[in-house]
Amino acid sequence: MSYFIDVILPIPLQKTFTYSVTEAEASFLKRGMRVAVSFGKSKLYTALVFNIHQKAPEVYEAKDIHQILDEHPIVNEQQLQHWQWISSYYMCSLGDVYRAALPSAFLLESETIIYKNEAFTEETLLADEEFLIFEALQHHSQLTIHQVSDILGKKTVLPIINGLIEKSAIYIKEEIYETYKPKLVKYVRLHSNYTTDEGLHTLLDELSRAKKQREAILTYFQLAAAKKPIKAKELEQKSGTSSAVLKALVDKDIFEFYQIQTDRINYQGETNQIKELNAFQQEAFTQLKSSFETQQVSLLHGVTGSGKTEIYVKLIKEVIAEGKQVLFLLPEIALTTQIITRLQNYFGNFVSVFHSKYSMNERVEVWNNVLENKPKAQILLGARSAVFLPFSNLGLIVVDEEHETSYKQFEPSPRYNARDAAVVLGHLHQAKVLLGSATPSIESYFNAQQNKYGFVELTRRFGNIQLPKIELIDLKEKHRKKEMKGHFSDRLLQMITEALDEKEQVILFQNRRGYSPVVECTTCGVSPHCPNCDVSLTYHKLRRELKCHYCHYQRAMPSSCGACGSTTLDTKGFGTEQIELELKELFPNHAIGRMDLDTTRGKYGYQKIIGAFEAQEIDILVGTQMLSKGLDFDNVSLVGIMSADAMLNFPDFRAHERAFQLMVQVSGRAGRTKKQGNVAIQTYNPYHQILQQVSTNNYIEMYQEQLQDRWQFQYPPYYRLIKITLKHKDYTRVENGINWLAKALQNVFHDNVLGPSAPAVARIRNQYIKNLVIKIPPKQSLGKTKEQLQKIKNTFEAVKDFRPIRFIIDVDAY
DNA sequence: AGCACGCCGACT
DNA sequence: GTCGGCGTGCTC
Repeated sequence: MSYFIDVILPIPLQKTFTYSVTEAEASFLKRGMRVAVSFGKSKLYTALVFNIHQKAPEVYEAKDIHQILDEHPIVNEQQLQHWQWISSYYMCSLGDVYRAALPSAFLLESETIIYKNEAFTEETLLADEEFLIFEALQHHSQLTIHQVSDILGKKTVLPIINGLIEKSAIYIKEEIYETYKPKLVKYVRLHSNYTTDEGLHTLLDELSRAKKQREAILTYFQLAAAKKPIKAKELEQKSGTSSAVLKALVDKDIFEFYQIQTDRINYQGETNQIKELNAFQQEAFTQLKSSFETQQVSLLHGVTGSGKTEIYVKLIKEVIAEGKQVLFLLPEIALTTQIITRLQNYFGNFVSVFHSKYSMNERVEVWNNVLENKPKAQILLGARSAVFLPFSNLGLIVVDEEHETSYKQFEPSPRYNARDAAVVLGHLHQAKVLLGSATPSIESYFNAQQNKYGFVELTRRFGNIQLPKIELIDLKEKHRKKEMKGHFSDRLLQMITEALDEKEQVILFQNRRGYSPVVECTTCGVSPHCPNCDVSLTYHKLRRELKCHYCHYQRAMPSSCGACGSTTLDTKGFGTEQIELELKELFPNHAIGRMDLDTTRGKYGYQKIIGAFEAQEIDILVGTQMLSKGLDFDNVSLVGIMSADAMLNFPDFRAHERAFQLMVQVSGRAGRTKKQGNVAIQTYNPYHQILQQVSTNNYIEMYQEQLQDRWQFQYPPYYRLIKITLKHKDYTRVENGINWLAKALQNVFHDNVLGPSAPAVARIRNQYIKNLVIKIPPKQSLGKTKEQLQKIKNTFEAVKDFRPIRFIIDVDAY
C-alpha cells in the first residue's frame, strides 16, 4: 500500500502538492505538521501537511518528502479552517495565508551551498570565471549562490556553477537551516553526592583553604532557601565570585550545571488590583454580558476617555478564570504604548505580546506558548497578524479601535481585514468577539443596528470630565482680516499661549495627506518629480533633500529649476517640519517636539518622543495621524488641528467617515484627566457638515448622513466592493489589459463595474497602475461573484500579452 | 515564487 | 559568431 500527503507550499500557488510517504511516516504525520520537500529542480521548501491519504496521483509520479520537521502539529484544525476561509474570502492562495500566518523562522527555505571537491587538481581546465570561484573556495570552505554572484559581479551564475560541477571541481548541497535557537540559561545545583547535611560539613571543611569556593557555597545555601532554581550568573554575582570558581566546583563534583530553556520575554513588574468600574462602566459591562448571551459579536461604542479598557479588563478576567484564552487586537501603532503596560499591570505574566518589532525568535516563542496553551499565553496582545496564532480554546477576542484602517492588510497578499478575520475566528472557537471604538466604522455600527451584533454604549467620560470644547476657526475670514501668522490664526495662538501659561501641554495635528512640502519654481511653475513615480518630491528641510515617499528615491535639493534653469525655487505646502519651525519662532521659550515618520524611525524613536512628552519635557508636540492612536496624556489641555480641509476633500467614499473619526480621536487627546479640554480646528470651510458633527460630537448624525450617501451611491455597508488593480511597467499594456478586463467584467456585472480609473499616483516604482471596482449588490451572492471574477481572471491570464501584468484583487478594499 | 528553456541584441 | 537579456512554462 502506498501513502501520500498533500501539502501547502509557502508560494502563491492555489493548489496543494502531493508527495509520497512511507507507511510509518503516514501514521506519524498529522495535519498541521511541517515537512521539508524538494520542489522544482532543486529548492527545498517547508511545506505544511494538509491531507494524508492513499490516492496515488494519476498523471505524475509523486516525489518523496525530504524530512519531517515537527513531532507535533504546529498548526491546529481551527487554524486550517480559518486559513481556508481567508483564502476563499480574500481570493488568495492557501500558500499566501500560510506564509503570512507563520513566523518566518518556521518557514525555512533551502539555500544552495557550494563546496570544493578536494580531489580536483586540474585547475588548468577551468575558464576564467570558473577559476575565480574555485579560488574563492580555497579561502572560504563554502559559498552560497549569492556570494558567487557577488564575486563575479553578475546575476546569471548558474551556468558557471554547472560547468564547475561537470568538471567535478565542486559539488553542491541544498541546506536547510533551523534558525530558531532556544535561549538556554545555565543553572547550578548541588551535586547529588552532597544532599545530606553530613556531606556538607565535610565539604565546607575540605574547602577551608579555598576562600572563594567557600563563599560560593555559602551564598548558594542562602539562595537555595528560596527554593527556586539558581542561575549560575546570579550565584556569581551574589557571591562575588567568577565563573572559574563555579567551574572548579563543578569539576570537583560539588556543583553541577543544568539548563532550562527560558523565554526571552518575561514581564518583571508588579501586578495591580483591577480598578473598580464606575456606575456607567458597570452598567455597560452588565449590558455587554447580557448581549453576549444572545450575540456572538458585540460593539462597544464608548466616547474617548470613557474607560473602555477597564471594561475589557473585567471581561478578560472572567474569561481567563474559565481557563480560556483571550486575543486582544490593537492597531500596530498603538502597540508600542501605554495599553500593554496597563494590561500587564493587571494580568502580569498571563499577558504575551505578539509584535512585528519582535525578533524572529521571540515570535516563535510566543507561538509555541500559545500552541501549548501555557499560562503566560492566556492573554495575547497583538496587531493584525496575531489572529494567526495557534489558539486552541479561545474564549474572547477584543478588537480595540475597531474602526482603524490599519487592520486591513494591503500588501502583500493575503489582503485581509484582521477585524473581520477575528469575527470568523471567534465563530470557529465559539468565542465572544468585542469590537470597541469611540468612533465605530460605519459598517460595524450598521451591523449593530441590524442586530447582527450586540450593541453597548458608554457616553460619559471617566470621572465625568466633559468632552472637549471644540472651536472651529474660519481661515478664510482670518486671512481676509489679516489675522494669520504663518499657518496660525490669532485665535489658535491665543489658545496656545493660554494653555502654556497654565503650564499645560499642547498637541498640534497636521494631516500629512495633501500637505507635504513641495518645491515649486515660481518662474515656470514646474516642481521636481520622482523619476520612478508620478508624484512631486517632498522637501525635507533638515537634510536639504528631496524625497519620494513611494519609492524612497532621494536627491539633494537642486539650486535651480530643472525645467527653466532659473533659481526661483520655493517651497509650497506645509508639513509638520514647517509647523515646528514656525512654532520655534513664535514660542522661543518653550520646548517643541515633532512626531512623524521621520522622527520615529528606529525601534525606540517613537517611545522616546512619547516618553519626553509624558515627562513634560516637551510643551508643544506637533505630529501626524499617529498622534490619534491610543495615547493618553494627563496634562494636555489643547489640541489644535492645523487644517481640516485636505481630509474632507479626499476623493474616497470613506473620506468623510475617516475625517470624522480622525478629528474626534485627535480631539479626545485633550483634557482627559483634570478638566474639560479645548480643541481648535482651523478650516476654510467651517460649515461643512462633518465639521459641525465633529464640533458637537454627534456620531449618530454623521452615521445617518453617511449611511444615506452610501445607500444612494451604492457603497458599503449596502454594497460590497472588490477592487482590481493592474500594474505593469509598460503603459499601453496596462491600458489594453484594463480595457479588456473592464469589458469582460461589464459583460457579467453590467453597471456594477466602476472604472477603469487611474489612482491619484498613477505610477509607482516605474509601474503604471489602473483600477477597476466591482460593486456587489446586497442580494448578489458573494461566492458566485468571486467565482465569476476568478474565471475572468483566468481568461485574462491566458492572453499572452496580458500575462506579465500584475493582477491584484482586493476584497473589501477599504 | 523560483528556476530552466528558448529566442533576439551588443560585444569579442 | 557568442554572451547574456528576459519572455514562457512548470513545479507534486
